[in-house]
Amino acid sequence: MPELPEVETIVRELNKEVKGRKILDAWTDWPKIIKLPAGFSNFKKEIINRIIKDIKRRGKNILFYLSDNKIMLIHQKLTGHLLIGKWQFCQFDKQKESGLKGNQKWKPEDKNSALTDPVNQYIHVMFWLSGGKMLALSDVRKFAKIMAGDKDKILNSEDLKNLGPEPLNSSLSVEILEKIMAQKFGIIKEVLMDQKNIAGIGNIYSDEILWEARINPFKKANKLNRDEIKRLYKAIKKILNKAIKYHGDSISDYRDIYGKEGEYQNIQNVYQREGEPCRRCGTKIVRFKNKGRSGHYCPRCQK
DNA sequence: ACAATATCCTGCGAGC
DNA sequence: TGCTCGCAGGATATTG
Repeated sequence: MPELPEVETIVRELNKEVKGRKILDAWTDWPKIIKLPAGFSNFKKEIINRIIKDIKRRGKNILFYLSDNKIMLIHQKLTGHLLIGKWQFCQFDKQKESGLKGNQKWKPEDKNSALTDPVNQYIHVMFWLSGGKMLALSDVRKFAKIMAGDKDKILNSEDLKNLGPEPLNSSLSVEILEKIMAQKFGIIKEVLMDQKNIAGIGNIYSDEILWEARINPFKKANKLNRDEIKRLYKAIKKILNKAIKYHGDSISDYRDIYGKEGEYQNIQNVYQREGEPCRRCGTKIVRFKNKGRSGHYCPRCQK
């Protein structure tokens, strides 16, 4: 489940691998992933024969800036993986090649290939690029989302327009954070994860940030005092920057575009550490449920 | 205005 | 062995 640090890692790698390349062709076996424009052939018209000028991140969204003022947006949601590789046929061709019928799905031998191999049974969208490269979207649960269109249209779409400030640049200051929190009645854990408030933070990093800031996840956002806001602000910057340094968190199924794991799972303080000792005070980490989401915290340091 | 719930999907592991 | 069930959780749509 990529959050800001994972998406940032992917975007940096994409800038090395696909910037300057032309999109030659695209393929899908699950057109529902494409939200805009309607119809895969229309989608292809927006991107084919256009050059990838730049790749940027906004929250958890990946933005491919294309020639002719077009943008392709990809959101990987829970299980989406962008994988880079050499030109290959898609798994549909593999299926034909091996003589399998429609209901017999071709599967690669390696069980891990959904996370690492640009040709596997979970690839639902593929892009053939100039220079013999291929970019594939693997997505077990088919939640990923892709949109393409005129730059202004995409930048003004609900998906981007409603996002809160980017936490790692100057668009988030202590004052802005204080303002955001002052008008939120929900618990801080939820408020942090709501993309309308701050962009890019999900379940893993909200847990980690609150532990770092020594704030109880159930505390109401508007009840945070000035000192807590400051700690929260520092923790957001520190944890997200550190996680980028560690190339993301692969406790679950996150991989980069080469299929490689991040390292942050090795230094996590609370997420999925239920029952293990808090690294600050030794108290057992507690797992809780809120609105069907799990969270983790230290009941002693996060009062 | 807000909160709780359902929806999209599939794999995995627990329990019977 | 094989089934059902709950869980995973990002974001949006819908109902209360």
